[in-house]
Amino acid sequence: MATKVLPQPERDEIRVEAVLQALGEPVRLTIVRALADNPAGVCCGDIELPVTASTRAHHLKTLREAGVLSTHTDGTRRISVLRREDLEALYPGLLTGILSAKQ
Amino acid sequence: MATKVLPQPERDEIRVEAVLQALGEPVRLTIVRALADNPAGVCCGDIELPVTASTRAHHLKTLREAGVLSTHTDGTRRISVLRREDLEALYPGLLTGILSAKQ
DNA sequence: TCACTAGTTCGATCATCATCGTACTACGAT
DNA sequence: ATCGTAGTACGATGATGATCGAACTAGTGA
Repeated sequence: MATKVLPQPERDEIRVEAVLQALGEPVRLTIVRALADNPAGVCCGDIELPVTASTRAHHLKTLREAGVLSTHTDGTRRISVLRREDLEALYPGLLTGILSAKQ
Repeated sequence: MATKVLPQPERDEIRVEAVLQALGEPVRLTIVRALADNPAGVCCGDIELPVTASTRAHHLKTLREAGVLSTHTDGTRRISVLRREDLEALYPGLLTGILSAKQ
């Protein structure tokens, strides 16, 4: 098995500008909403998005490097999970505020 | 006197992507923090920023059009106020979450 | 009226970034 | 081993946007 966690910033390395910039993109916001609905994690490819696989990978990398989500391998699949705890600790209320938007 | 309010979106016209994108820029985040510290409003030019006046005007326009702040005239000055109430109603917790970042 | 100040608008420039196709890696199954 | 699947990395391109200087607008005060 040997699942592996992809490189991501520690909690104290997360910068609020990076988080906001990452969230301020429609496709990425869609991804975050999907992750919020699935606390157990979501396989990247299972989220319906109007972009190609390479663009999807780009957005996931952006979100991961901003500290918004965590990704670990599971065979050939990659499971992404929202870093709720870290974000809530750093910016209490931010995530719930965003998710409460009736889009 | 005849202070005038500059054009801005109504509460129900505010889109979360626009707000996040507006906040995800260092200079604009600095402006928002300054406004948060001064609930009565701040004269645009009184915020220390590492940019020229025209760039400053550009950022203020972006924030205003996103629905983050409101601007009204006061003689030759323009006073900007954070739209706390509207943002709190739309995205409860978002603003406090962002402002609690120890930058 | 005539400056002076505060701020905007416009056009140009340069950087960033969202997007894509292609090539590549890694794992699983046959 | 080989093939198929999931996803990444790379390079290119086009769009967006941050920045500036210069010209403009509007209010204040002499």
